[in-house]
Amino acid sequence: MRKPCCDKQDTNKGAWSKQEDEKLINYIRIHGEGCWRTLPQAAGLLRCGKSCRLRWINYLRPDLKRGNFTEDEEDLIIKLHALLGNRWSLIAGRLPGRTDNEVKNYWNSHLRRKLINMGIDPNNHRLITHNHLPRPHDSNSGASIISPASKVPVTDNSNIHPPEKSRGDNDQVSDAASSLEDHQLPDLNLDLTISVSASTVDKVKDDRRKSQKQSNIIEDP
DNA sequence: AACAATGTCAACCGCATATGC
DNA sequence: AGCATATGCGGTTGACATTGT
Repeated sequence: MRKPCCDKQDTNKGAWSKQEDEKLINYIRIHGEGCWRTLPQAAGLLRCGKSCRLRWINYLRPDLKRGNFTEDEEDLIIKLHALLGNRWSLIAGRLPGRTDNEVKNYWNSHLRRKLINMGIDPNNHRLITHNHLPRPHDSNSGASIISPASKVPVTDNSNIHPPEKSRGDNDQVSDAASSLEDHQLPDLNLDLTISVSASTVDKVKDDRRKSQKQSNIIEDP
């Protein structure tokens, strides 16, 4: 049995106080990132290492770009999601100053709905067929039509891929990407070269290759 | 003004993967 | 090679804010 990442009895939970933030910032300023397990004690924080890491990465890092997402960023997230699926850290890696948590939250609260309103299934970026469209008076139509990404997508081929939860495999990626390959959307410009640098596109392609390779290894050991 | 419904986002949890021994 | 531990990731939760009735 795995040991818990920290002694839960002695750790604070919930929102961070200003003092805690300052302690964490000061410690990392002096000692740098890393060694999250020992950091809380060294920094005098009653938090677990994971919590410190999350706080730093998602909120305290000096290079974070806070505030609203620009249209370009929105566009890029949608395109990258079509390519990569729910791999938020990879997507965030292409958006300077944005974190995976931020991108994920923004996707779930804004972009998913935006795509649904455009008649696009946010899970696979296909056009929602007529019988899948939300009913006008259905109050939580979004949730009822589109299942969360981790669950079985409500698509015609949903029974082909079992709702297997395994990291490193490529269900989301291959599903979303393959669906795009044979089902181009007229209003979803997937030419990443327009708003994304060539190196970024190369990196995305490279990641996809790696993912493909990895899933092949898993499927065919 | 009061309450309910809904939206947003920071933080937590559990698992997978990476790394070191 | 196999185990133990640390780190990273994605899904989910819950508190707070906002909007509607």
